[in-house]
Amino acid sequence: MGMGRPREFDAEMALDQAMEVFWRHGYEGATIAQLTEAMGINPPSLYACFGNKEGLLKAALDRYTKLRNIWMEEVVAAPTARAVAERMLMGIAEKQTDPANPPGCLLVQGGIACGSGSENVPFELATRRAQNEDQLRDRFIRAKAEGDLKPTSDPAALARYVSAVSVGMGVMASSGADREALRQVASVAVQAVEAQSADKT
Amino acid sequence: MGMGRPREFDAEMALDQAMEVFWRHGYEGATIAQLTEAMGINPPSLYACFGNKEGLLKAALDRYTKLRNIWMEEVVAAPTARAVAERMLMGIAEKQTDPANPPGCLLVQGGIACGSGSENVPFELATRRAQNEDQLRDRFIRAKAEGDLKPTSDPAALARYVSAVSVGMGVMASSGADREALRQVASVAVQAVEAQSADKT
DNA sequence: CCAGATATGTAGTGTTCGCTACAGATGTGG
DNA sequence: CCACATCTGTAGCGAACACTACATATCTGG
Repeated sequence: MGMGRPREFDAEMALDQAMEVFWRHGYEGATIAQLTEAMGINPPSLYACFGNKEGLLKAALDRYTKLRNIWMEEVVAAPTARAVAERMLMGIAEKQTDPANPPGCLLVQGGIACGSGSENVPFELATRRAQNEDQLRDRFIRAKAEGDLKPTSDPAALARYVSAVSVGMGVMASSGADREALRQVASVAVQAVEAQSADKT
Repeated sequence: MGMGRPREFDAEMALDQAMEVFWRHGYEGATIAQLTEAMGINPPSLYACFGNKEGLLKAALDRYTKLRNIWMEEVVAAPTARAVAERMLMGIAEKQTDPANPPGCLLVQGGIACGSGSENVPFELATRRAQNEDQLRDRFIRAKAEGDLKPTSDPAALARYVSAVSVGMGVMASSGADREALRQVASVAVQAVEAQSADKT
């Protein structure tokens, strides 16, 4: 009937450490030994709390997307489609080269391709990237309805485009591109959205 | 003094099979058992011919980039910067959804993040992606000199941009995006290059 | 036909992987 | 203070990993 011995570590802090290991080494490249060491716990504590390695990844992804969604709210709150794209892509240039985190994006670094027992890891990442794309698409649909985007524009295609550029920037960041290089990419990319914006008269 | 027993398999055909396994599962996700089975040989033959797993990957990358460079020659032969971007991105939409190959790009799927013994695998991939970017940059420098791109344009930034979009499209393809979706992304992306092109008079 | 050289198939090697049994520690409810 | 529930650390489990020793087979040069 008792509630048992309480856990001695903070689950969210431990998750943050695990997140960084997955971010840096990918799902398959991260070992339980590395994860437990970074989290400051032993394997049984990890398994009692998160089930298994994949459960830990999902928990880390949940935390990552939760933080990211807060930021996405600010992004789609920008007044125009062009401003949305600019705020998003410039923000990504910042975040993906923030020395406080591993470079790139966990939703890409986590594992684009995996071995035979982990086929659903890439799927998990893709699902969460798609959520981001959906948010953008909804915002661009609104922009079109408001006359901010041209009547001939395709909001879904624009959203896919911005999402693709984001991913590409993430890969660039993970392979050493600096902030200025990412900013340049973002700057060029915004022009395509601008080309789909209605003329200011 | 004799030349010994000749090898009974075709190295290039075997490489093509290995390339596909790396492409689909990534470097760390691909096992020697999978590779040898796909190549139709046994481990000792693999190690005699390619040294080790990483040597096999490099050989596969060499073959991949060799084929890809032939195509890139055609891309940069397009008459204008806009045509270069369009030919490249539309071609990528085709190639990365070609059912004859795994989806996406080997230079991304191969391994963006790796474990502790394989840190230089992501570096190898990044190096080869950079070569592609260099080809584009040189072409855009020429386009600017020819007056095809605006005097204010930044050829290096444009090349980085097209390269980033290509990578993003690859990740999209690997997570199930169909050819039409990629074409839409390419179509939007080209508009940014168009915005940097000199006006036709 | 023989000697040296290289490739092949079988059958492993040692290591590391994700994961867990178990015993002791630390909490709660009665 | 006791029964019970949960967490923690040690130590190690079976499986899969990259890789290889070794005997055999197949070639060339003489």
